[in-house]
Amino acid sequence: MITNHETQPTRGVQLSEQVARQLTHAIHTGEMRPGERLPTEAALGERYGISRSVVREAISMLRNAGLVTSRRGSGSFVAEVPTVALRLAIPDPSLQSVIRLLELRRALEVEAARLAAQRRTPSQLRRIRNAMADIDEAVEVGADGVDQDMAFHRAIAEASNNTHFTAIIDFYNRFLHHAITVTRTNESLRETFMAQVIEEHQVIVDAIAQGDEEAAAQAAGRHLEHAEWRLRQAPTDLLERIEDTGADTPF
Amino acid sequence: MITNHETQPTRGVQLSEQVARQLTHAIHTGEMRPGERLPTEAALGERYGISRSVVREAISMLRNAGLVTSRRGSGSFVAEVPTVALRLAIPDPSLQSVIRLLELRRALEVEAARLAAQRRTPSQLRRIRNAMADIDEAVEVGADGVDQDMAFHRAIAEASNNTHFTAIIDFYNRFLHHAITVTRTNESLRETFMAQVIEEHQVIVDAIAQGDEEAAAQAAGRHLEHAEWRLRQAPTDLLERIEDTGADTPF
DNA sequence: ATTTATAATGTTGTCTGACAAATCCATCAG
DNA sequence: CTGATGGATTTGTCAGACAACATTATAAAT
Repeated sequence: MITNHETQPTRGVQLSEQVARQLTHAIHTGEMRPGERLPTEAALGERYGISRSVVREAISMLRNAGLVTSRRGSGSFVAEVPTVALRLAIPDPSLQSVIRLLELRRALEVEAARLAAQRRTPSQLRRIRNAMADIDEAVEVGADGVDQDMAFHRAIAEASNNTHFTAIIDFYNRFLHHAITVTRTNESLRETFMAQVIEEHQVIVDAIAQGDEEAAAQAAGRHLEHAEWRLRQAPTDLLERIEDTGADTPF
Repeated sequence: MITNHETQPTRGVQLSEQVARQLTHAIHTGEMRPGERLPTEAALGERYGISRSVVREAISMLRNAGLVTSRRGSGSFVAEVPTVALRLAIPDPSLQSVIRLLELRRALEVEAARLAAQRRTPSQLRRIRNAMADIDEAVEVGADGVDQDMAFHRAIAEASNNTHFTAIIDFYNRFLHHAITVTRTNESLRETFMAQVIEEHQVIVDAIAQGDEEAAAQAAGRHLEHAEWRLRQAPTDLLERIEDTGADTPF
């Protein structure tokens, strides 16, 4: 019983998808503003001449896409910061694949360092230095310092004042965590490696502190090059399946 | 009537989400392999002691996350290339925001050009040159050549042989399309701009052809710098809302 | 026996109706 | 004016049915 009282979704594909498209369009064009409540499921069903199930499926899609949030008893609302989903293949844990990730990371972090040198605020610089100190501390205690290392690089990304960098770096770092841990649990090489890492970090921070864009970019580039080299020294059989943290789902 | 015959989702949050979590976990750990068919909705409902509606919502989430695909009459199948969804804020169309995108693009394309120079295959180089020729052709006909321009940059990204670059560049290019179009519809500046662009492209391609990594990276960097400059010359009031192509939804 | 139609079965998509759980709102008591 | 209370609203879940499509088994025909 598809009567299409108001608008007629192009026939053919899934009804829920067609409705989801229309609602998405309304949100993207600003026809429905962030925070605004959308019509009730019953009302939407009435408007499009479809059942509530289909409406729910459509809204479910929007929810999964981060466009709306639903509260039981209250309604569904356009998200404050509408998002779109970038679907990316899950990197497999092979050495080859991790190196591809490092290449991406190099691209991002070189530029992030450059921008950070250009426009870091004093407080951002302070946070970078604190993160660097945290690494030293962790290493002295005997920890691997991987988390601190990532926090350090994240602080630089933040100082770029460009959210795109932080978003993507955050995303991929989840998959690099394991690989980096492996290189640092290699007992024989660990001490020399960490000394190198700390020294390379220092060069980057100095350049950022002095506002020397080119030096910062080059230092970051060298750091990532060396990171790849260090990774290749690690016994590859340690690079096994990426552990499932359960936190990498979009829910 | 929640009996949880096999596994008991931790009670509290949405049922569908809990089920989605479990299924996601099964897929990520490889317990269910790509291409494999998952149990029918009825069977899943039976297993978890929930109704079919909830199962459908859960599967809808997985579908939206790109983890499974469903075929009516056949079943739902684990996707061949499991993905995770990176949810990103939709860039607004302000000049400031577009420039942030260009910064990201510079990071990616500089490195992509470097890698392309390092390992492009002959056929990839051919495709890059064809794309460059397409731009010339479009310009001669009087078109803006934006699509061809993007195809050109995409060809370079492909030649990097690193899928991460192509995926991210593809994603963001949707939002840059409009901005670039604007700079090229500026009648007074168009001819000189296009001449510049074509010349800059030529330098990049030459470097890639000769396998000169450093030159390719520098040429790409300069190209993007100049792109930002050209954008700033365009009347900012033309930068209005990003047109909704309908193709930027994750459906 | 092999191939081609046909029927039977299984599965997802949609419809309908109902109730539970959470929220919102108006009314009323103090 | 404040706070409690009850009813109305709205999403979440359940249940059962049919439609649309796919797959498989069966029968027919050459």
